[in-house]
Amino acid sequence: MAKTKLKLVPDNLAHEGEASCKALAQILDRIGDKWTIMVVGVLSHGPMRFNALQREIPGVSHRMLTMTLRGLERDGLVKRTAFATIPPRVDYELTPVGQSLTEPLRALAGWARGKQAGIEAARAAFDEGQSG
Amino acid sequence: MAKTKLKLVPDNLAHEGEASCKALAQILDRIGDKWTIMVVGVLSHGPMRFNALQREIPGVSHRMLTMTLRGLERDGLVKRTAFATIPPRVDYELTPVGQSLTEPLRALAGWARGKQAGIEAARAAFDEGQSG
DNA sequence: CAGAATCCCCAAAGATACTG
DNA sequence: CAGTATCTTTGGGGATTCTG
Repeated sequence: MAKTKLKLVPDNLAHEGEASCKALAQILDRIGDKWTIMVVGVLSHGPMRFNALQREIPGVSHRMLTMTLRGLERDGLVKRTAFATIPPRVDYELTPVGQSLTEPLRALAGWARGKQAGIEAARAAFDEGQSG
Repeated sequence: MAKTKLKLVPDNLAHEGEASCKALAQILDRIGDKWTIMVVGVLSHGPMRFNALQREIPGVSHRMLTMTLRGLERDGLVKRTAFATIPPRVDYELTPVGQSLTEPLRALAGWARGKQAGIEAARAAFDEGQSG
């Protein structure tokens, strides 16, 4: 910020340091698995019980939901609240940090929506060129 | 957009439609793998040859780099240019669409950098509570 | 109802070797 | 130098069972 000179190239990852690249890789490692963003997406609606979550996320196994929630809880993105009732009841909700993640995620989702038609077209064209 | 009423809740994934969630899941499927963001990150510096890419990305195998580049090329995020020389030379570069992806990615990287200390602390605290 | 433990399978990805 | 094919290994993740 010492220079007042305008940048000549568009903002891109090149201007992020090594650390940002590492950080990005790590967060993608965390949320890039099969179920995490689904859980975050559903929990962004509000707190929810384990079984309700499982119903909301088609195809997730009991085991994988447990593991996904553990991972998110471990990183402080999700808060787990157990009620010592019978039968047991456990609520999961996003922490403020977890909530804050939804913002960059929305940016990414917006990009995806904007570009997906073009991407699908490119894909079709590419596949066409391969087989035809 | 028919209402002029201010929204009462923070922007989060809950307000994205089903389509956005799907789109987000798909883009994460594409970039959430082990090597894709590394390639995008390196290519955001400018065009680069295959071998140079491999040197820039520690640990990537010949095979995986090829497959990653194919996937990106297929989706129109990367442009491949082959020169019919001997020995052969192939340049890879981000397309405008590929470049545009770096913007939401930077947002995510920024989030990651901002939160990573807290996340690591949460993780340590969680692990402490488990074993100790 | 929620979670832990066990078993098992298959797809992702590394290593290697061959080709243009 | 770049790309493809084959073989092998690994671990992510599903199904199931048991417990509090």
